[in-house]
Amino acid sequence: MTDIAQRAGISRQALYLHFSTRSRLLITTTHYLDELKGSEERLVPSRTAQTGTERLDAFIEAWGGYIPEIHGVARALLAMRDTDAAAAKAWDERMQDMREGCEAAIEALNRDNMLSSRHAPKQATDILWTMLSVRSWELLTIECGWQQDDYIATLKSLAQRILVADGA
Amino acid sequence: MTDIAQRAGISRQALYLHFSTRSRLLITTTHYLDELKGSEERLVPSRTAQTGTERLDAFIEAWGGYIPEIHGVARALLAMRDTDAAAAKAWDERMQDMREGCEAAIEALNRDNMLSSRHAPKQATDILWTMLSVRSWELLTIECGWQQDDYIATLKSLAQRILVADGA
DNA sequence: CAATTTGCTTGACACCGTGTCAATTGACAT
DNA sequence: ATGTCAATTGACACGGTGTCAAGCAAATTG
Repeated sequence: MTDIAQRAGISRQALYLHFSTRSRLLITTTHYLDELKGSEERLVPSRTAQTGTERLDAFIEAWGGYIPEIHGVARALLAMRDTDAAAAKAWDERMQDMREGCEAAIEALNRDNMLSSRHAPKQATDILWTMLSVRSWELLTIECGWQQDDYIATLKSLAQRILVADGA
Repeated sequence: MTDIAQRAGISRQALYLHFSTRSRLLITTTHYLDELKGSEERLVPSRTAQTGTERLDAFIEAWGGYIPEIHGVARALLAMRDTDAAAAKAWDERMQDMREGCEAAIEALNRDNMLSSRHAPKQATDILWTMLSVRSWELLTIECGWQQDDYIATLKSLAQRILVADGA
């Protein structure tokens, strides 16, 4: 909090005047980022996609491209998840929102009869949700050194191969 | 540290007599667990596997089965990773060890000409390593409620489909 | 047996980060 | 001229990590 206040050019106490706790600050920043970076607009291509596979691709493109934008604050929020109930709630809600995107993509695949018979929709959603987790993004880009483009392209390819029926 | 000392039935200061810092305690505990739970023996089936695909399966079985055993201390270590350099180093070394297992499995696949042509060995290793990360295990079992058996079986199946050449 | 070492105890303290509180100031609005 | 608002300084409580000193009891050693 001291560092943030200093960077903002105000006193630490003034920061507490605006945000009652550290988690409140992070949560509010997350929501502000959503607005600023247009998290909703990003999902439009996904929602308007014709086929299930297009929808899956568009969703991965949208979410995968959004992760680096929010990664800083996501990291901070994630770090408090274990100790701060409010931070945990905020993060889990976000992840639930993301999951709904996964669910919708899987549902679209299923409607097109393109969902791999190997996975029930719930399991397919779980897999996609985990593949697209911030943690996995961190491992692949930061630890393994993948470029963002590679990340998006490879995850699209993996998702198609895992989730889309191969007979088609 | 207070809680741990209390559970151990000694004073907090006695705990510091044995472990100079919190991270030392966690790191030492990790190594002790390795010995206790036989992390080395678990890898024998993987190392003695005949074919690449057998080796891949055996490795997933071994590591995937080991995660729940170490998850408690892994979680604690992971939580300090951001702030404690020693904890970060210890964790990263462990992950490097695990990666070597992934690498060996991919290498075995490659020797058998069974590695999917879609991925270079390095990329295949990155993918397997990320799939088998503790974070992904947490998401699938704790958040999504998968049973450990399902986790192992599904990850084996996913790894085969992603990494093994499908022509064969 | 006496002296020393060993393992632990209690109790105090420093440092850091979060969060709170009180008193003060300076600008702006009515 | 008064009151409100946003911010300031400075102090403090609390919890967690890590340190230090003094003491004590049991085991080890000469």
